[in-house]
Amino acid sequence: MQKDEELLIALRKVIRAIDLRSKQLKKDFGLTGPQLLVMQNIVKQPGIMVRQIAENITLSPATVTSILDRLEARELATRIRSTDDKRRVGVFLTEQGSLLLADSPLPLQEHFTNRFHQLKEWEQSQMVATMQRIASMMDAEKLDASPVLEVGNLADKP
Amino acid sequence: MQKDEELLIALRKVIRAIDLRSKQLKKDFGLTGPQLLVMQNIVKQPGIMVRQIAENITLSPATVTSILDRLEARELATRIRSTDDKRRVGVFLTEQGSLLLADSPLPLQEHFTNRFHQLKEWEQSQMVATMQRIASMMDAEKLDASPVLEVGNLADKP
DNA sequence: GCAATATGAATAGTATACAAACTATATAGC
DNA sequence: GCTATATAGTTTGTATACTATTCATATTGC
Repeated sequence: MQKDEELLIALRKVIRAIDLRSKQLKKDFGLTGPQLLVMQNIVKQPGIMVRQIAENITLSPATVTSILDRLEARELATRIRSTDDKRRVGVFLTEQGSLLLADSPLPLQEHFTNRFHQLKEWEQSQMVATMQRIASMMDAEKLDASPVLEVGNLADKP
Repeated sequence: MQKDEELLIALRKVIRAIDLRSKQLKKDFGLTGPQLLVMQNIVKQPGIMVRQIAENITLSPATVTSILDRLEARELATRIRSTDDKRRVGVFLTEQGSLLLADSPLPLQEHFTNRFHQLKEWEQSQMVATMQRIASMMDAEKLDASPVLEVGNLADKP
Protein backbone atom coordinates (compact mmCIF):
# COMPACT_ATOMS: atom_id res chain seq x y z
CA MET A 1 0.00 0.00 0.00
CA GLN A 2 1.13 3.54 -0.65
CA LYS A 3 2.12 5.93 2.08
CA ASP A 4 -0.65 8.36 1.40
CA GLU A 5 -3.28 5.66 1.53
CA GLU A 6 -1.93 4.47 4.82
CA LEU A 7 -2.13 7.96 6.19
CA LEU A 8 -5.72 8.33 5.14
CA ILE A 9 -6.73 5.02 6.59
CA ALA A 10 -5.16 5.95 9.90
CA LEU A 11 -7.05 9.21 9.79
CA ARG A 12 -10.36 7.50 9.16
CA LYS A 13 -9.69 5.22 12.10
CA VAL A 14 -9.03 8.15 14.37
CA ILE A 15 -12.26 9.81 13.32
CA ARG A 16 -14.16 6.61 13.89
CA ALA A 17 -12.52 6.05 17.27
CA ILE A 18 -13.68 9.47 18.39
CA ASP A 19 -17.24 8.75 17.34
CA LEU A 20 -17.29 5.32 18.94
CA ARG A 21 -15.96 6.69 22.19
CA SER A 22 -18.67 9.32 22.12
CA LYS A 23 -21.36 6.67 21.75
CA GLN A 24 -19.86 4.66 24.56
CA LEU A 25 -19.84 7.70 26.82
CA LYS A 26 -23.49 8.27 26.04
CA LYS A 27 -24.32 4.73 27.01
CA ASP A 28 -22.28 4.59 30.19
CA PHE A 29 -22.73 8.10 31.41
CA GLY A 30 -25.55 9.81 29.51
CA LEU A 31 -23.60 12.50 27.72
CA THR A 32 -21.93 12.32 24.33
CA GLY A 33 -18.46 13.71 23.68
CA PRO A 34 -19.63 16.96 22.11
CA GLN A 35 -22.19 17.48 24.88
CA LEU A 36 -19.45 17.02 27.44
CA LEU A 37 -17.18 19.46 25.62
CA VAL A 38 -19.92 22.06 25.48
CA MET A 39 -20.66 21.69 29.18
CA GLN A 40 -17.00 21.94 30.10
CA ASN A 41 -16.85 25.18 28.18
CA ILE A 42 -19.86 26.54 30.02
CA VAL A 43 -18.56 25.66 33.46
CA LYS A 44 -15.23 27.25 32.65
CA GLN A 45 -16.96 30.48 31.70
CA PRO A 46 -20.57 30.78 32.86
CA GLY A 47 -22.68 33.00 30.65
CA ILE A 48 -20.50 32.21 27.64
CA MET A 49 -21.97 33.04 24.25
CA VAL A 50 -22.99 30.41 21.73
CA ARG A 51 -20.61 31.69 19.13
CA GLN A 52 -17.74 31.50 21.59
CA ILE A 53 -18.45 27.87 22.41
CA ALA A 54 -18.59 27.08 18.72
CA GLU A 55 -15.20 28.64 18.14
CA ASN A 56 -13.63 26.96 21.14
CA ILE A 57 -14.51 23.48 20.04
CA THR A 58 -14.36 24.12 16.28
CA LEU A 59 -18.02 23.67 15.43
CA SER A 60 -20.59 25.78 13.64
CA PRO A 61 -23.06 27.79 15.73
CA ALA A 62 -25.89 25.75 14.25
CA THR A 63 -24.46 22.57 15.66
CA VAL A 64 -23.95 24.10 19.07
CA THR A 65 -27.55 25.28 19.05
CA SER A 66 -28.83 21.76 18.54
CA ILE A 67 -26.57 20.41 21.26
CA LEU A 68 -27.82 23.12 23.62
CA ASP A 69 -31.41 22.24 22.69
CA ARG A 70 -30.83 18.75 24.00
CA LEU A 71 -29.02 19.88 27.13
CA GLU A 72 -31.76 22.37 27.88
CA ALA A 73 -34.50 19.79 27.31
CA ARG A 74 -32.84 17.64 29.95
CA GLU A 75 -32.45 20.66 32.22
CA LEU A 76 -28.70 20.43 32.31
CA ALA A 77 -28.18 23.92 30.88
CA THR A 78 -30.15 27.13 30.46
CA ARG A 79 -30.04 30.00 28.01
CA ILE A 80 -30.57 33.56 29.20
CA ARG A 81 -30.88 36.32 26.65
CA SER A 82 -28.90 39.42 27.45
CA THR A 83 -30.92 42.54 28.29
CA ASP A 84 -28.00 44.67 27.23
CA ASP A 85 -27.73 43.36 23.69
CA LYS A 86 -30.78 41.24 23.02
CA ARG A 87 -29.13 39.30 20.23
CA ARG A 88 -26.77 37.72 22.69
CA VAL A 89 -27.57 34.61 24.64
CA GLY A 90 -25.64 33.60 27.74
CA VAL A 91 -25.41 29.93 28.54
CA PHE A 92 -25.28 28.51 32.06
CA LEU A 93 -25.37 25.12 33.70
CA THR A 94 -28.23 24.22 35.99
CA GLU A 95 -27.44 22.79 39.38
CA GLN A 96 -28.28 19.40 37.97
CA GLY A 97 -25.89 19.97 35.10
CA SER A 98 -23.09 21.01 37.42
CA LEU A 99 -23.57 17.95 39.56
CA LEU A 100 -23.55 15.65 36.57
CA LEU A 101 -20.46 17.27 35.12
CA ALA A 102 -18.70 17.07 38.49
CA ASP A 103 -18.22 13.34 38.25
CA SER A 104 -17.95 13.15 34.51
CA PRO A 105 -15.61 10.58 33.04
CA LEU A 106 -12.83 11.52 30.68
CA PRO A 107 -14.00 12.38 27.18
CA LEU A 108 -12.05 10.75 24.42
CA GLN A 109 -9.74 13.68 24.32
CA GLU A 110 -8.67 13.48 27.94
CA HIS A 111 -8.61 9.74 27.84
CA PHE A 112 -6.25 9.94 24.94
CA THR A 113 -4.33 12.62 26.74
CA ASN A 114 -3.44 10.23 29.53
CA ARG A 115 -1.64 8.04 27.08
CA PHE A 116 -0.18 11.05 25.40
CA HIS A 117 1.43 12.16 28.64
CA GLN A 118 3.26 8.89 28.89
CA LEU A 119 5.19 9.72 25.75
CA LYS A 120 8.58 11.35 25.91
CA GLU A 121 8.65 15.10 25.62
CA TRP A 122 10.10 15.17 22.13
CA GLU A 123 7.57 12.65 20.92
CA GLN A 124 4.75 14.83 22.16
CA SER A 125 6.14 17.86 20.39
CA GLN A 126 6.60 15.98 17.18
CA MET A 127 3.07 14.64 17.30
CA VAL A 128 1.62 18.08 17.80
CA ALA A 129 3.67 19.56 14.99
CA THR A 130 2.64 16.81 12.61
CA MET A 131 -1.07 17.13 13.37
CA GLN A 132 -0.93 20.87 12.98
CA ARG A 133 0.78 20.45 9.69
CA ILE A 134 -1.88 18.10 8.42
CA ALA A 135 -4.54 20.51 9.60
CA SER A 136 -2.93 23.38 7.77
CA MET A 137 -2.50 21.31 4.64
CA MET A 138 -6.18 20.55 4.67
CA ASP A 139 -7.22 24.04 5.53
CA ALA A 140 -5.02 25.52 2.87
CA GLU A 141 -7.65 25.36 0.20
CA LYS A 142 -9.90 27.67 2.10
CA LEU A 143 -7.05 30.00 2.92
CA ASP A 144 -5.27 30.12 -0.40
CA ALA A 145 -7.97 31.17 -2.79
CA SER A 146 -4.88 32.85 -4.18
CA PRO A 147 -4.14 34.11 -7.71
CA VAL A 148 -1.30 31.62 -8.10
CA LEU A 149 -3.69 28.82 -8.71
CA GLU A 150 -5.35 30.62 -11.59
CA VAL A 151 -2.22 31.49 -13.53
CA GLY A 152 -2.11 28.46 -15.74
CA ASN A 153 -2.82 24.79 -15.88
CA LEU A 154 0.52 23.11 -15.46
CA ALA A 155 -1.22 19.84 -14.80
CA ASP A 156 -2.62 19.78 -18.32
CA LYS A 157 0.78 20.09 -19.92
CA PRO A 158 1.90 16.84 -21.57
CA MET B 1 -1.73 26.26 25.91
CA GLN B 2 -0.65 22.73 26.68
CA LYS B 3 0.69 20.37 24.07
CA ASP B 4 -2.13 17.90 24.39
CA GLU B 5 -4.75 20.58 23.93
CA GLU B 6 -2.99 21.81 20.83
CA LEU B 7 -2.97 18.31 19.44
CA LEU B 8 -6.67 17.88 20.02
CA ILE B 9 -7.53 21.19 18.47
CA ALA B 10 -5.54 20.28 15.38
CA LEU B 11 -7.37 16.98 15.25
CA ARG B 12 -10.76 18.64 15.45
CA LYS B 13 -9.74 20.94 12.64
CA VAL B 14 -8.77 18.03 10.45
CA ILE B 15 -12.08 16.30 11.08
CA ARG B 16 -13.94 19.47 10.33
CA ALA B 17 -11.95 20.07 7.16
CA ILE B 18 -12.93 16.65 5.92
CA ASP B 19 -16.58 17.33 6.54
CA LEU B 20 -16.50 20.76 4.96
CA ARG B 21 -14.79 19.43 1.89
CA SER B 22 -17.47 16.76 1.65
CA LYS B 23 -20.19 19.40 1.70
CA GLN B 24 -18.39 21.43 -0.91
CA LEU B 25 -18.08 18.38 -3.15
CA LYS B 26 -21.79 17.80 -2.81
CA LYS B 27 -22.52 21.34 -3.84
CA ASP B 28 -20.11 21.50 -6.77
CA PHE B 29 -20.39 18.00 -8.05
CA GLY B 30 -23.40 16.28 -6.51
CA LEU B 31 -21.66 13.59 -4.50
CA THR B 32 -20.39 13.76 -0.93
CA GLY B 33 -17.04 12.36 0.13
CA PRO B 34 -18.39 9.11 1.55
CA GLN B 35 -20.60 8.60 -1.51
CA LEU B 36 -17.57 9.07 -3.72
CA LEU B 37 -15.55 6.62 -1.66
CA VAL B 38 -18.30 4.03 -1.87
CA MET B 39 -18.59 4.43 -5.63
CA GLN B 40 -14.84 4.14 -6.09
CA ASN B 41 -14.96 0.90 -4.17
CA ILE B 42 -17.72 -0.42 -6.36
CA VAL B 43 -16.02 0.46 -9.61
CA LYS B 44 -12.82 -1.16 -8.41
CA GLN B 45 -14.66 -4.38 -7.67
CA PRO B 46 -18.12 -4.64 -9.27
CA GLY B 47 -20.50 -6.87 -7.35
CA ILE B 48 -18.72 -6.11 -4.09
CA MET B 49 -20.61 -6.94 -0.91
CA VAL B 50 -21.90 -4.29 1.47
CA ARG B 51 -19.84 -5.61 4.34
CA GLN B 52 -16.70 -5.44 2.24
CA ILE B 53 -17.26 -1.80 1.33
CA ALA B 54 -17.83 -1.00 4.99
CA GLU B 55 -14.55 -2.59 5.97
CA ASN B 56 -12.62 -0.93 3.19
CA ILE B 57 -13.58 2.57 4.20
CA THR B 58 -13.87 1.95 7.94
CA LEU B 59 -17.60 2.39 8.36
CA SER B 60 -20.37 0.26 9.80
CA PRO B 61 -22.54 -1.73 7.39
CA ALA B 62 -25.56 0.28 8.51
CA THR B 63 -23.95 3.49 7.35
CA VAL B 64 -23.05 1.99 3.99
CA THR B 65 -26.63 0.82 3.59
CA SER B 66 -27.95 4.34 3.96
CA ILE B 67 -25.38 5.70 1.55
CA LEU B 68 -26.36 3.03 -0.96
CA ASP B 69 -30.02 3.91 -0.47
CA ARG B 70 -29.27 7.40 -1.66
CA LEU B 71 -27.11 6.28 -4.57
CA GLU B 72 -29.76 3.81 -5.64
CA ALA B 73 -32.53 6.39 -5.38
CA ARG B 74 -30.57 8.54 -7.79
CA GLU B 75 -29.93 5.54 -10.02
CA LEU B 76 -26.18 5.75 -9.70
CA ALA B 77 -25.88 2.26 -8.21
CA THR B 78 -27.91 -0.93 -8.05
CA ARG B 79 -28.12 -3.81 -5.64
CA ILE B 80 -28.53 -7.34 -6.88
CA ARG B 81 -29.20 -10.09 -4.42
CA SER B 82 -27.17 -13.21 -4.97
CA THR B 83 -29.15 -16.25 -6.06
CA ASP B 84 -26.43 -18.43 -4.62
CA ASP B 85 -26.60 -17.15 -1.08
CA LYS B 86 -29.66 -14.95 -0.80
CA ARG B 87 -28.32 -13.08 2.19
CA ARG B 88 -25.64 -11.54 0.05
CA VAL B 89 -26.13 -8.41 -1.99
CA GLY B 90 -23.81 -7.45 -4.81
CA VAL B 91 -23.44 -3.77 -5.58
CA PHE B 92 -22.88 -2.35 -9.05
CA LEU B 93 -22.74 1.05 -10.67
CA THR B 94 -25.32 1.99 -13.28
CA GLU B 95 -24.12 3.42 -16.55
CA GLN B 96 -25.10 6.81 -15.23
CA GLY B 97 -23.07 6.20 -12.11
CA SER B 98 -20.02 5.16 -14.08
CA LEU B 99 -20.24 8.24 -16.25
CA LEU B 100 -20.55 10.51 -13.25
CA LEU B 101 -17.66 8.87 -11.47
CA ALA B 102 -15.52 9.07 -14.60
CA ASP B 103 -15.07 12.80 -14.30
CA SER B 104 -15.27 12.98 -10.56
CA PRO B 105 -13.12 15.55 -8.84
CA LEU B 106 -10.61 14.62 -6.17
CA PRO B 107 -12.19 13.77 -2.84
CA LEU B 108 -10.55 15.44 0.11
CA GLN B 109 -8.28 12.52 0.51
CA GLU B 110 -6.79 12.68 -2.95
CA HIS B 111 -6.71 16.41 -2.91
CA PHE B 112 -4.74 16.28 0.30
CA THR B 113 -2.60 13.58 -1.23
CA ASN B 114 -1.40 15.97 -3.90
CA ARG B 115 0.07 18.21 -1.27
CA PHE B 116 1.35 15.23 0.61
CA HIS B 117 3.35 14.13 -2.40
CA GLN B 118 5.16 17.43 -2.45
CA LEU B 119 6.71 16.66 0.92
CA LYS B 120 10.10 15.09 1.21
CA GLU B 121 10.19 11.34 1.53
CA TRP B 122 11.20 11.30 5.18
CA GLU B 123 8.47 13.79 6.03
CA GLN B 124 5.87 11.56 4.44
CA SER B 125 7.06 8.56 6.40
CA GLN B 126 7.08 10.45 9.63
CA MET B 127 3.57 11.75 9.05
CA VAL B 128 2.25 8.28 8.38
CA ALA B 129 3.94 6.85 11.45
CA THR B 130 2.56 9.59 13.65
CA MET B 131 -1.01 9.20 12.42
CA GLN B 132 -0.86 5.45 12.85
CA ARG B 133 0.42 5.89 16.33
CA ILE B 134 -2.41 8.20 17.25
CA ALA B 135 -4.87 5.75 15.73
CA SER B 136 -3.44 2.89 17.73
CA MET B 137 -3.46 4.94 20.90
CA MET B 138 -7.14 5.64 20.36
CA ASP B 139 -8.02 2.20 19.18
CA ALA B 140 -6.24 0.47 22.01
CA GLU B 141 -9.27 0.47 24.24
CA LYS B 142 -11.31 -1.51 21.78
CA LEU B 143 -8.50 -3.87 20.94
CA ASP B 144 -7.46 -4.72 24.44
CA ALA B 145 -10.65 -6.24 25.68
CA SER B 146 -8.04 -8.77 26.71
CA PRO B 147 -7.96 -11.17 29.65
CA VAL B 148 -5.31 -9.02 31.28
CA LEU B 149 -7.95 -6.55 32.28
CA GLU B 150 -9.93 -9.15 34.14
CA VAL B 151 -7.10 -10.67 36.15
CA GLY B 152 -7.07 -8.14 38.92
CA ASN B 153 -7.41 -4.48 39.54
CA LEU B 154 -3.92 -3.13 39.66
CA ALA B 155 -5.30 0.34 39.20
CA ASP B 156 -7.08 0.15 42.53
CA LYS B 157 -3.90 -0.62 44.42
CA PRO B 158 -2.71 2.35 46.45
C1' DG C 1 -34.67 -33.73 9.58
C1' DC C 2 -35.08 -30.10 12.67
C1' DA C 3 -33.81 -26.90 16.30
C1' DA C 4 -30.18 -23.60 17.64
C1' DT C 5 -27.04 -20.53 16.16
C1' DA C 6 -24.64 -17.58 12.94
C1' DT C 7 -24.44 -14.29 9.23
C1' DG C 8 -25.66 -10.44 5.74
C1' DA C 9 -28.30 -6.75 5.11
C1' DA C 10 -32.00 -3.57 6.27
C1' DT C 11 -34.63 -0.77 9.64
C1' DA C 12 -35.54 2.23 13.75
C1' DG C 13 -33.99 5.60 16.57
C1' DT C 14 -30.68 9.07 18.09
C1' DA C 15 -27.02 12.53 17.70
C1' DT C 16 -23.76 15.10 15.19
C1' DA C 17 -22.73 18.51 11.67
C1' DC C 18 -23.21 21.61 8.01
C1' DA C 19 -25.13 25.47 4.68
C1' DA C 20 -28.70 28.44 3.69
C1' DA C 21 -32.43 31.01 5.02
C1' DC C 22 -34.71 33.57 8.56
C1' DT C 23 -35.63 36.57 12.82
C1' DA C 24 -34.40 40.02 15.72
C1' DT C 25 -31.43 43.42 17.08
C1' DA C 26 -27.61 46.77 16.69
C1' DT C 27 -24.56 49.90 14.28
C1' DA C 28 -23.12 53.01 10.35
C1' DG C 29 -23.78 56.25 6.77
C1' DC C 30 -25.85 59.75 4.93
C1' DG D 1 -33.99 59.92 11.61
C1' DC D 2 -33.95 56.36 8.45
C1' DT D 3 -32.05 52.98 5.51
C1' DA D 4 -28.37 49.64 4.71
C1' DT D 5 -25.56 46.50 6.58
C1' DA D 6 -23.75 43.56 10.06
C1' DT D 7 -24.22 40.38 13.85
C1' DA D 8 -26.22 36.57 17.13
C1' DG D 9 -28.80 32.94 17.21
C1' DT D 10 -32.33 29.69 15.43
C1' DT D 11 -34.73 26.92 11.95
C1' DT D 12 -34.91 23.94 7.96
C1' DG D 13 -33.31 20.40 5.29
C1' DT D 14 -29.88 16.98 4.19
C1' DA D 15 -26.26 13.57 5.06
C1' DT D 16 -23.35 10.99 7.96
C1' DA D 17 -22.71 7.50 11.46
C1' DC D 18 -23.60 4.64 15.14
C1' DT D 19 -26.10 0.78 18.13
C1' DA D 20 -29.70 -2.27 18.70
C1' DT D 21 -33.10 -4.73 16.57
C1' DT D 22 -35.25 -7.38 12.98
C1' DC D 23 -35.66 -10.30 8.82
C1' DA D 24 -34.25 -13.72 5.88
C1' DT D 25 -31.26 -17.20 4.87
C1' DA D 26 -27.34 -20.63 5.97
C1' DT D 27 -24.94 -23.69 8.67
C1' DT D 28 -24.18 -26.75 12.54
C1' DG D 29 -25.48 -30.17 16.13
C1' DC D 30 -27.74 -33.76 17.47
